[in-house]
Formats: sequence, structure tokens, C-alpha cells
Amino acid sequence: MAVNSRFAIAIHILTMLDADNQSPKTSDDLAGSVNTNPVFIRRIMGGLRKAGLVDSQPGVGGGAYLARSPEQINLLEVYKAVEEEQLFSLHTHQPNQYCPCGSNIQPVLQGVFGKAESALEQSLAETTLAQIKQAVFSRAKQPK
Amino acid sequence: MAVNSRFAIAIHILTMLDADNQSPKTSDDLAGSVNTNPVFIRRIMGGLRKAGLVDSQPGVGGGAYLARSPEQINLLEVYKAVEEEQLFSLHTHQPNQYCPCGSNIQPVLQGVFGKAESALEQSLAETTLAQIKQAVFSRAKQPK
DNA sequence: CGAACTGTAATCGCTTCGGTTACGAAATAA
DNA sequence: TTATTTCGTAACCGAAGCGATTACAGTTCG
Repeated sequence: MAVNSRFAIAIHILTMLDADNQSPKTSDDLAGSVNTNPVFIRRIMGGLRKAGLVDSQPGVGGGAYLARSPEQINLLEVYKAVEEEQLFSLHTHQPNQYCPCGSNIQPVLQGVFGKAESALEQSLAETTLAQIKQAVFSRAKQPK
Repeated sequence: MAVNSRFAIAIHILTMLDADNQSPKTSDDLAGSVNTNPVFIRRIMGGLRKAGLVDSQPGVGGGAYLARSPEQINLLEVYKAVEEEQLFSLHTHQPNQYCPCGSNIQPVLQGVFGKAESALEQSLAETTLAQIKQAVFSRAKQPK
């Protein structure tokens, strides 16, 4: 597991909010569907809120709800909301600068890694939250 | 850092081997350029050997060398030689099967994650080891 | 006010990562 | 044959990240 589970959980959460945007969902409700604890949900929600994807309200009857229409949320935004670091690691220690290879390989790696990461991100950008909900609930209606 | 540094190190190693394929390179030589320890190099070499990208020989004058021409090695092969797991993690615990969302979201996620991972892999497949060497050593010849 | 929420900090056990030591096997040199 | 060099692999260590859990202050509603 290279990319942690927060991304998958975030999509799960947003799909739940999209499925019924009439009343806010508590972190307890969501944790019940994800099968984890409410604090983990609220931590992920923090990133989603900073990114402007959800809002939430404390107090009785409070909870989280989508801040935008699901057609206007794509998976790349969700990804960036919960994953900050760049995908590929370079060397943990700086390579030998007296070696012609060691002193020049890192910029070259940055180039190919950046290109590959862009390809991944573009793929994620092609799917919206609305499409996810549609896929999930059309599966739900089918007989197993 | 999501994808560990082994991938970057593997490319570094292979570039070193490509730069001079006349005599085998010891894990000590390579560790000196990467700036790490020889055991770590040999561990990575194990994956590259299993994938048929390098061969190695023990004993005096031994070491590692490319098993194929650098034009016939692309970065996707290197990636798969050193990274086994799939890129995106799903839920750590199975989601609630009594929730219509929880019981259907994982296959949907598999779909979009697989598509994104394929886009990344295709991008990696477009670059060969020969191109990496060319980029590194054309940089090395330029004045800083 | 009291109950039901959120937001966040602190801590814990587990796993992975990379560094290190150790040692047996293979190949060459003398 | 013996000594030396090198690989291959296992074992262990410390550091870091992940997700679970407890705790608690702040906010909102009835």
C-alpha cells in the first residue's frame, strides 16, 4: 500500500454525503458505513473542508454536507485535499556530487516522475463525484 | 513520500551500469554513487535480476551488469521489478455491508484506481533507460 | 443550562523503510 | 589448495507513518 487509505475513505465519505444531501451526516454515521472510528473521519473531513468540498456544523442536528454540487467535484480535487506529498521519493541522502551520474540524475528523475504523476492526476480528474455515486447506486440496485 | 526510494535508486543503478558496460560494477561502487550502503544496493539488485534486467557475478572482478540493451529497458519494467503492491489502498477494514454505499463502493474504487494506475504506468513505459542515460550525461557535459 | 455535535491534540501498537552487521556460497588469484 | 573478493540473504535496529483510541475544549440547538 503506497497511497494510504485516506483517499479511498474520502471518496466513500463524499459519496455518502452526495447520496442524501438533505440532512447533515455526523462523523458517527459515516464511521458506521466506513467501519472505522469517528475521529478518523473528522480528520479526513478537515482536509476536505480546507479544500472547500464540504462544510460542517457543530451542535445538535449538525454534521457534514457537500459544499458544492457533485458534478463539480472531481477525484483529483479529492486526492489533493487528502494527500499532500509528491508521489515518488527521490534518494533519502543526496547522491555523490563528485560522480557525473550522481550529480545529474535527480533533475532527470524529477522530470520523468513529474510526467508520470501528471498522467495519473489527469486520469483522476476525468471522474466526478456524481459519476461515482451513479456507479455505486446502480450496482446497489442490481441483484447480486 | 508514497512510493519509496527504491525505484529512484534502481534507475540510478541501471544508469551507472549503462554508462560503462565494459566491466561489472560492485555493490560498493554503486553504493558510493548513490550514497548508501552496499547491502541496500544488493537488495534492489535482487529484484532487477529476477526481472531479467541485470546479471551479476561473485568473486574477484565480479559485480553487476546489464542483461539487456538499454534501448530495450523501459521505466515501467524497472518500476514493476522493485514495487510489487498496487498503488492505492482501499479501506483497512471491510466497510459496512449493510450500507448500500459500503457494500458497493470498493469495486467502483478498484475501477477508477486501476484506470489511474494504468495511466501512470503507460507514462513510465514511454521512457527507456537509454533516454535516461542520454539526459543525465548531456547535463553532465553542460557547464553549470 | 444540558445534550449533541465538531475540531484537535496526545498516545498507542503496528508496519514499513533504510542502515547495519553477519555469514555462507561462489569465483578468481596465488 | 588456500586466501581474497564479491555476491546473496537473513537478522536486527531506529525512525517514521498509519490508523485506532481517549480526552477535552468549543459551538449550537432545544
